[in-house]
Amino acid sequence: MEHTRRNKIVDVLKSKEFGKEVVVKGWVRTKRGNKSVIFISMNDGSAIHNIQVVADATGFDEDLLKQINTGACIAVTGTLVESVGQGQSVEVQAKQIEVYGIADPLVFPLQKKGHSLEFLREIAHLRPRTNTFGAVLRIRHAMAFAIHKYFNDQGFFYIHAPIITGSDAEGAGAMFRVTTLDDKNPPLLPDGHVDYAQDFFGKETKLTVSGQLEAELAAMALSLVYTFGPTFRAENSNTPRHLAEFWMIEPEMAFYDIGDNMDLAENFLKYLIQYALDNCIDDLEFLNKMYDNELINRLREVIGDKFERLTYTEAVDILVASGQQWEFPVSWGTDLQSEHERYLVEKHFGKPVILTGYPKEIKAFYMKQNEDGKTVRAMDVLFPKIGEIIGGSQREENLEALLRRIHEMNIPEKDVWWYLDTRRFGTVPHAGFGLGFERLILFVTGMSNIRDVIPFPRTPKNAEF
RNA sequence: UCCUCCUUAGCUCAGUUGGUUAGAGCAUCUGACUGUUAAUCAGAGGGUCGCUAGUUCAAGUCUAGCAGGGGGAGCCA
Repeated sequence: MEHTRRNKIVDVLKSKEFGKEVVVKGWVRTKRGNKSVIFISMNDGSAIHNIQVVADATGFDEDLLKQINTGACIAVTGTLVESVGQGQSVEVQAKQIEVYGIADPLVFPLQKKGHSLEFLREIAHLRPRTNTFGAVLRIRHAMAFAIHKYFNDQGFFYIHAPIITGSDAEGAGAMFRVTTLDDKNPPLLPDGHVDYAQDFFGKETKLTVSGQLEAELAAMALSLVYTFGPTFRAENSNTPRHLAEFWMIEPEMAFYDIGDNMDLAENFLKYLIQYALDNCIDDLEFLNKMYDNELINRLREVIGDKFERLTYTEAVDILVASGQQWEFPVSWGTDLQSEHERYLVEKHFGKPVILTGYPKEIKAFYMKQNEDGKTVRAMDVLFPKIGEIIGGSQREENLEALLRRIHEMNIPEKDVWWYLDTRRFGTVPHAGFGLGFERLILFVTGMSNIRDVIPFPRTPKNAEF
């Protein structure tokens, strides 16, 4: 019973009850001192800050003190006292120390000195014990919680879209196959292709690339819904902004048009950033100091400004008139490149931008066509440093128009019969968008590589841990 | 996938026009020190220079291939 009692370090650091007995448990960050007095900094993940434990060296067994190295897990029972030293206001005067687990300093890879983020990726199983990943993981948690809170408060319902899908029509990228067939000797059809009728599901199945289509089905009953789950892309993308496995938030709203959709996206993002500032300021200040001196300023600026809204056509005009030399030339009908998006967000407007009215040729089949016959009601939210953080659209609710696009893009009708049914029975104008969770975390933490904002990144050639 | 750069001690990095026994800081170990703040001071140990082949009297250094990683680009969230 004694062993289960514990005071969280985050609470002890705030406490003013000097003289009271406390029990702190956690992992040793540093130990320093001399023959007579030992200082141990320990952290239990409850906060970025460590608690300092002071131990009278003569009062403890020498072998016990030798086991207290960086990385060891210990429990300390002691008295909360006002600190004599400069670096902290409270500390624990140790009466009893128990070592739960040693960390042999000859082989334990983490040191009290800083490590490169690249090195830490190779020891992703231990990197949560660093200040940086502790901060990132706490912020990641806070953002996941805030997402659910926001939508719950707004009357949205959380829908669990399937991870395994038989639908191949989402068009969002290459997919991973899911199969239980014998990889050395799969059943074959007479034409030499694999006979998926004999597979687990009786058909070919993949990991989902998006929960959007399923979210649309739910929105046609519950009006306001969202998904929040893992999605998978088998693209050979090697960039600091892409993962093969990432989490996506996809709200879908019946009775919303593209304007309502933009309003929601802007309000939602600002809420999340404000939530981080209100609830994670210690972690943000650490990241601001160590990685990105502009981080907190940038978060405040994004909240303070109204996002700039303009059409693709207006954006192309601005880019053409800018006189900039582009690596990829700009003209109406081509997709905007990173350099163009960066120019609009970081140079021309100096704040987040929402672009709408893209040419239909460069967007997905389900997007609502405008009356001009050339553009669709798509919207991309572009953020400084990140680029596209949200992609969304008003959906095509008209059955004939949707069928026309499906045929133009050679999507087999039989693959999406269930989706088309929603346009046959009680169709309604509706809209939605997708927010890449890790891109949000990149923006909020100021980290620059997406592999450092997810516990175990999945990228081409890397599925360790 | 394309372009480009990188790979030297446990970590972070130096290493000159190719030339004896490959260096530093931190970490580790030993010792000193009665309040430290990534403690400090003194000493010690620690390296198949990513792998393979080649050029050369001589390769950490030059060349090629391969592997891993970073940055940029494309695909997108």
